[in-house]
Amino acid sequence: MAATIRDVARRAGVSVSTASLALNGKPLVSPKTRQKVLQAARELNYHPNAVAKSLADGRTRTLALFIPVTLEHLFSSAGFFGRLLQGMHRAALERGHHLSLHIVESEEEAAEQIRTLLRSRRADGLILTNPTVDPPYLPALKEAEIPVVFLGRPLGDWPHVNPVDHVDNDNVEVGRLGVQHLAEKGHERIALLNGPSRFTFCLDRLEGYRQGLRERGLPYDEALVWTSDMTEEHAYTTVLSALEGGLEFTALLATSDIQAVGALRALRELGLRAPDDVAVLAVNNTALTRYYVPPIAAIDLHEERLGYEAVQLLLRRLSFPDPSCSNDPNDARKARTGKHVRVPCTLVPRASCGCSSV
Amino acid sequence: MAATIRDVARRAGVSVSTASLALNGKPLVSPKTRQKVLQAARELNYHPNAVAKSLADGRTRTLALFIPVTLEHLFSSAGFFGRLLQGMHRAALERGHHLSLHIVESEEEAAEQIRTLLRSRRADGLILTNPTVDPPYLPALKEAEIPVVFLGRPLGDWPHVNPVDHVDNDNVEVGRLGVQHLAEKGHERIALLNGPSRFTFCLDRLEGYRQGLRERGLPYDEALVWTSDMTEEHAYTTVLSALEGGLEFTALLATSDIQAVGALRALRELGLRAPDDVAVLAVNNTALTRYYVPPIAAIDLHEERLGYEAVQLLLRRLSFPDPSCSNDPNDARKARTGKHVRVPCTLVPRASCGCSSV
DNA sequence: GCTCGAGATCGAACCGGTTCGATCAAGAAC
DNA sequence: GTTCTTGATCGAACCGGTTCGATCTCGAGC
Repeated sequence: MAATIRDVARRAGVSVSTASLALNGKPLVSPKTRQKVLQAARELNYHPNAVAKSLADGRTRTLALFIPVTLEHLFSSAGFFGRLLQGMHRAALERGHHLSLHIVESEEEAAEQIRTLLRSRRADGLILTNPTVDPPYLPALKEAEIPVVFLGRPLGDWPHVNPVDHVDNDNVEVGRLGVQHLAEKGHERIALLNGPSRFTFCLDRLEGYRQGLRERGLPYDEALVWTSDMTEEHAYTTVLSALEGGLEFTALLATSDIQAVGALRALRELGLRAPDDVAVLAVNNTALTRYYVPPIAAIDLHEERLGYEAVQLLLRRLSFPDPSCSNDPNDARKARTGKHVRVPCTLVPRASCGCSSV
Repeated sequence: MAATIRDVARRAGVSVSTASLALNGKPLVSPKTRQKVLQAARELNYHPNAVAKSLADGRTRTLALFIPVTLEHLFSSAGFFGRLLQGMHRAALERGHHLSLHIVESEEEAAEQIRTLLRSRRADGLILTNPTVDPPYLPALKEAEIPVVFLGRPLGDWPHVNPVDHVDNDNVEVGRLGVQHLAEKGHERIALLNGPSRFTFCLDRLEGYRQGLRERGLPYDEALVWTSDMTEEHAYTTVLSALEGGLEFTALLATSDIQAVGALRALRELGLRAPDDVAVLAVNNTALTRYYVPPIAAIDLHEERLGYEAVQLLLRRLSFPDPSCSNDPNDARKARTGKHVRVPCTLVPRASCGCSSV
């Protein structure tokens, strides 16, 4: 069996409490005693039991990550998901924390799992991806008063969960950047293939799209804004039917890699080629955009960074526990306003927008 | 604060031990008492603390999953990774277990993390992906004597870790199936673009490839077997240089989606088209193969099932603890021979092999 | 030489469950 | 009526840490 702290104490000839203090680097032990204890620990190959530690100090050092499968694009977008997790894991590891993974079919299932997770107190904090308006897990969060970080901007005021921290890209900037790039290449009729408006990133990108047009002095034409699910098939049919009337346009900004692929299929079927007839720019720089024929220009969202920042934010919140109990008005104010981290985006030009032959 | 079992006991007017028995459905309590306890628990909104439970019974109900980032293809293969996790999570959830995720840069880092994880006793079992020959984490596993399941066939006898359970596809069959399909369409000169031989699935697929040829009475030509890293770039250069000599062949089996894409780029550059000049078949049915132009026929490995079975296997092993301590020779034998689950594969025909226009 | 205080050490309680051996009550057997 | 058995219940110990308040030691100050 593995050595316990009592074994170490016995061997070092000190009490258990002294051994604990020494092992944790607390200042109250004499150097001599500390050495004895550390030596004994080494000899016994002692390593503290994480579960016992958690029970004693009430911290599991575990962060729970919830991902709804319904976010198809997260899963189908090649590599996106993996890079996200990679960043999260790195941040957690740096601070001695662990990631527990929860993949749910729906937000209802998320609510269910969050509830049982919190009741059994298996996590110190939660990371939730792409919340919709008033998601069903809100009461569970409220009940447990556990720190939460959202990946993506939550919509509305969320009076129950307080404060609301979140990490995302500046999606207005994503839309703006896309339009700017295409406009710079001389395009004046730029279509937007957007996703469902229940996703705040879609709302924001639309806003950025309009802003970009405005800055360029280009008119906003509603007929050029199409909405499809974040699947290849639906993007394909959406673009096909949008173009039935014979619209005039020379550039297309798609809000995901997968939708860009669907759009390209539709264009191809109508005899239109990228970039010659239509310049195409996607959001999400993945294997799909990189290896497509032609390679699809894409806005990189830096998923690894996104995940990293989300965990960092959560850990920071965990270091300032009980914000509502704080008496310092300064602390309270800080705590009350949710923190927000913005991760920059980068445009990767490729053949599909006429930028490069690569 | 949340109610504890002592609160429940007090309210129900019974002892803590009786409350525990009642709550866990143990047979020794009278129906009357059980009702009282359950009622009290309901009224207090009692939910047992998972950490305390773990400390008491020594089971964390956590399974740790290790994924080396170096398995580029897992990450770049669109969706593969997500589906794998999905299956694992489903199996774990069904049995009240949790998944903790560990993404490592190398097997050395894996060894390091496994060691600290096991020392702090944070997991009951491990899932390791694609072990190489004699990986550096072997001593750590041996030291802890913790149940392990491998995703992919481990190479060699692994005298230290006993028994070795693993889950994988029948990769010999994968190779065989690929060749058979292409041969059925009349191809006689079938090239194989394989991955590095440190991966056992590559060894097995090569074996299957040879077997398939043999069954069809086709000669094995070493010049038609190429090896590249599992990246698009390396696959591309490998195929380019392989074809410098002007080889004769009409079909190509690639051992990953990403390599198929690289191969197609090389072929295109040499003026060869799929499927007209060369029929192409890939392993890994992902967004990349599905949405490529032309769509790439692919062998689906059923990742979701792979993940599901891996967790199931691990949980089964956890139900028969201490196999080496068992005195029943029958048990011992069962325990000593590692269990092995094979997940079937399915061929999805698409345009690239000349099967379908979709 | 005695007092005082700071620093080191210790014992015990605690975190929230499970489990084992002892006790107790009730019904069966004689 | 006494003894034996069986099932229900209980108290206490345990899992392996942390932490708090009490005690002990020793040197400084008077």
